[in-house]
Amino acid sequence: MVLKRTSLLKKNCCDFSHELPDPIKKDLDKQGGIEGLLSKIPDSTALLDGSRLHQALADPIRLSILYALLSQPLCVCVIKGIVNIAASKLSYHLNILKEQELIVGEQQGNWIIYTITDSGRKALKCTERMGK
Amino acid sequence: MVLKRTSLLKKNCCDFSHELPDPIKKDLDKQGGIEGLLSKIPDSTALLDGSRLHQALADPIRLSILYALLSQPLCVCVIKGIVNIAASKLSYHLNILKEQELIVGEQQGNWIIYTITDSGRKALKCTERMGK
DNA sequence: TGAGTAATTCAAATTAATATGAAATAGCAA
DNA sequence: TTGCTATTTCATATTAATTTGAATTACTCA
Repeated sequence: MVLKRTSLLKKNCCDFSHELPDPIKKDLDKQGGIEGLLSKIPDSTALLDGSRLHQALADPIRLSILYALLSQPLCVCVIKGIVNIAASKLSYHLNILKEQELIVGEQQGNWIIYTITDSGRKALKCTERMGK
Repeated sequence: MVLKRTSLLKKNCCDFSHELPDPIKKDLDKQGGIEGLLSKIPDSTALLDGSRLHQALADPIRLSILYALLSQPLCVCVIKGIVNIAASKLSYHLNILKEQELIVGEQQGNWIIYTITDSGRKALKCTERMGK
């Protein structure tokens, strides 16, 4: 019984020993099999961090905010004039950019001035480089 | 009546003439005002393209697929063994990567072999660069 | 203090992304 | 043809992201 279950598992899940395209199989052996490949993939924390960063950049409104701040620091009311959306909506998007440290906000009297960070600049460069 | 509405609009929406932080106002003038800033922001098509690319990368499963393919081309069944998810779910994610041309798939006999593209490699490099 | 402006927060509604399992397609080999 | 494996597609369910407008906070100035 136990033996049967084991062989079943193999067949269903990860039995690559029998049939695999030949070149794939050879390369895979060179890499140290599945284990070898797995060892080259960043750990789940790094993957999650990376995906969250991309998620923050995955919106045209947020990208345009970053581009605006690339020219100069701006208070919220001017950004609002540029992207032309409701204040609360803008706050939502600013917050997402802030969480990923792509921008920072500093209160100055009645206003909050947002500035793009080095990460933010890097992110925009990458966005452009990737696009080609 | 009409005049009243106009001044109301100004007050609510975009009247930056009276009160703005001084340094912001000066910089803004140098840039050519709101118009000047707007002209430096990519058009909405470019923003949308950029955001879609980031969206495709905004998932740890998809990132790990890309990293696996960075080592070598792989058939779906091996990728499945690596990321350890249901076949239909994997198909869904492969399709998103394919749509953004981060990977390509080629049928070879019974299998479909996925390969990372130059865009895919570039995207991973950017992901790492941004992370620091 | 109170009024006014700037910006954020909150809860609810809407929309989009992801996950799931069953059914379908495509190729291969007997 | 039939059966088998690999992969995708489809409909549906679930979860997550975004939007909306009202209420709130924070600051300034008289």
